[in-house]
Formats: sequence, C-alpha cells, structure tokens
Amino acid sequence: MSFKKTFNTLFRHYGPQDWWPGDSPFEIMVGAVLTQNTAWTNVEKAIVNLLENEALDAEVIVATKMEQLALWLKPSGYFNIKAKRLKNFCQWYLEQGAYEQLSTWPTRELRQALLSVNGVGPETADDMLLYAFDRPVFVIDAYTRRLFSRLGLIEGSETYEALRQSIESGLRRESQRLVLFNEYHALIVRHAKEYCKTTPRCEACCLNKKCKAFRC
DNA sequence: ACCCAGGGTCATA
DNA sequence: TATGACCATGGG
Repeated sequence: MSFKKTFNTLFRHYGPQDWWPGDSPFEIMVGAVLTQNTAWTNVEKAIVNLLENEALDAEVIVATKMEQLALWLKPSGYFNIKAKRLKNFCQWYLEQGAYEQLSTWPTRELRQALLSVNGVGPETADDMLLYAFDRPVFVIDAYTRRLFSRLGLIEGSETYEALRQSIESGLRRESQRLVLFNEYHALIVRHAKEYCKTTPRCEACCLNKKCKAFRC
C-alpha cells in the first residue's frame, strides 16, 4: 500500500471530482475560511447570502459592518469569529494587490504570507494555494489524517508540516502533481462524505483490500 | 438529546 | 510542544 496506490483506488472508484466547488478564485478562498470545522452544506448557505447581497467581493466585505457580515455568515457557524477572519483576510488580500499580484508570488512565499494572516491556518492556506492559485501542495485535513493512519501509511500524530513533507515526497516522482493533489484531496472528502458518516466509530472504513466495496 | 462537521487561536504548563 | 477551551449552525 502506498499513497499512489490509494489514490488510484479512489480515482478508479469515484472518477474525477472537478474541484473546488466555486466559480472564482476569490469565492474559493472565502469558502476555505468558512468551511473551517464546518459542513459544506452550511457554507453554501452563507455564500448564497453573500451573493444575494452582492457581497462576495473583497472591497464590499471590508466595507461591511461586522454585525451585518456575521448575519450573512450565520448558517456557516462560528459566525462572529468568521466575520472577523473574513474581513481580516480581505483587508490583507486588497493590501497585497488582490489576485493579480498574489498570483505572481512564488509558492513558498505565498504560503508564508497566507499563514501570517490571522484566521488562516495550514489547511486553509493549502486549500487556497491548491484550488485558488493552482499550486501543487497536498492538503491535509482530518479525513486525510484518519484515512492514512487507518491504512497504516502514517502514524497519525505527526505535525501538519511533517505529514505534508512526507506525503509530497512520497508522490515526488509523479508528473502532473497539480492534478494529482487536486483530485486526491477531493477524492478523500468525497469518500468520507459517502462512506464515513458514522466515523469515528467506524473503525474499518478505509481502502483496505478486504474492504472491497469501500464500505464500513 | 447527542454527535459531528473539509480548523484556528489563544491561554496555560 | 502539547493539551484544552472556545467558537456555533444544521443534519444525522
């Protein structure tokens, strides 16, 4: 079993996922903040609220009062904290010259800069790098950690950065790493949504050969 | 009535 | 560096 074989199994089973669900890089970045520890169905409702109020825009968000923004974000949970994080992020985003400027930065520096924004942690930053900026970084979320540790590919308690290095180097020989990383994270989330609804009680939910139909 | 979700920050030891 | 509290809605 390897990271690559696991990917092949998932891809064979589910096919291309066409991620991230969002129509623009900015929408993807907003979604990345809003989905922190939150079900995507709730995030969608918040994004619809922003769209209906013509507020899916960095300048509008910065100009919007905290109470108003929190009201729109309400369905996504943690709405007070997310209102702060979103305004904070948008402020920084505009200061740096928005997407046009940021997209010219080298990946390493862009990542460091994203991480320096309050409210943007490692996974949120990597979501943005991979799905909004098309950079080949491997995103690690709770599902990824759970799946790989059940498969015995990782120990499970590694730091985010250690895991990322280990997984990315495990796939170093792959051409098309951007496409691979894009699909891989999406496939893991798809698999989790489809078969892991009862986790963490479902101990056998994995890609083991014994687990033929991807069942728990 | 619980459990959990595509995390991150901050205070403490 | 490593835990723990906290944030909060909506679906199962």
